[in-house]
Amino acid sequence: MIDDLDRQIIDQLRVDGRRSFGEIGRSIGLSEASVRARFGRLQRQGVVQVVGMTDSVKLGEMEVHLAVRVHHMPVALVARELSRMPEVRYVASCVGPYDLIADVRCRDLGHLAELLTERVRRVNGVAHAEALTVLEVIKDSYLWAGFRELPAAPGERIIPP
Amino acid sequence: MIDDLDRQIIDQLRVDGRRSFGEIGRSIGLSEASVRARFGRLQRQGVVQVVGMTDSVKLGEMEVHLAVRVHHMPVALVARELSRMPEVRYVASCVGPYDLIADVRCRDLGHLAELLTERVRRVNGVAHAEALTVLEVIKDSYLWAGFRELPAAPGERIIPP
DNA sequence: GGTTGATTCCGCGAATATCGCAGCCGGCCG
DNA sequence: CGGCCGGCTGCGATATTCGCGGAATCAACC
Repeated sequence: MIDDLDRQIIDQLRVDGRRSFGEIGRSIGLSEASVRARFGRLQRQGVVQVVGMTDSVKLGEMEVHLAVRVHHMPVALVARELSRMPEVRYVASCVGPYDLIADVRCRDLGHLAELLTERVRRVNGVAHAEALTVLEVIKDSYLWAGFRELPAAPGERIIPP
Repeated sequence: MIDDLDRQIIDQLRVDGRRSFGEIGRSIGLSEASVRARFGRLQRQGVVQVVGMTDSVKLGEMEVHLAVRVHHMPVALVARELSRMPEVRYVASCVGPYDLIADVRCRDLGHLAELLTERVRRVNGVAHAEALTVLEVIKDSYLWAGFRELPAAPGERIIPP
């Protein structure tokens, strides 16, 4: 289904999603057309997707990770409810000290407060929600092979003080 | 530092990271060269990054979220240490009941066990690491935080019940 | 007013990349 | 054997990227 060539293509796209198919093909011994065809197939299957990822802190947004405990209610239902909220970027059911994980992005503290107290904590079944507010993103890489040095790149200030 | 044009460029790249600069420029009234220059700047600043993202379930991997408490050691140092590990996909310092968050992807349970016991929990300063193993990803949206009203949500993957 | 420097934008030609298609090849099966 | 299928390649037409120089804008300053 997914062979080693596919994996090599994905590896390269993880490092740089805009790398040309020709260049990828040259480096793994495949023609541009083949790489293109394989990428198309992988994309159609939902295995890989090339997207722009942003650093929320540098954009002045708040990134908050929620760990949720669910009582007296199916976890899947609560998950579905949380998924409906546009600020919620990621929801997963888990095994561990919490039942659900949700990643959230908000404009500011007021927005976050409204979301948590007015909406998340009022969802039926949410017994407890632990919030971890992100101060700084040290690494955000989807590499599995792991080249690509740290994205830190301090030096250019983004958000005016 | 980041103006509305930048945001519009990022918006489009979030949906499709391979969209051509010319097409983006045409849709927001900017030349290809300007879009290219802006994207280059945003990328250098670490605001945005175009990468290939994979579906861990479809690849048969494990996804685990770690919440870490740090004692007797600067959080930044521990974060740097964790960032070095290729399995660690995401690291952020936090305010809340834990000091660090790390997202991890492993091939299988054995790989995860080795990572946690042999490497993560032996990092100097790691006092406690809570692990949440993902059972099912209910939502994983790469789209620009949805609270900025965007039409619909292409590029969003919501696993149906 | 004029000058300088910094920034941002555009247009342009050359080099590349993408796209669709026709054709080739090896495996597979009746 | 002969036909078929999936995957690969080569190729020409079109589109995109890239690096440049130059124009417009703005602010600071003499």
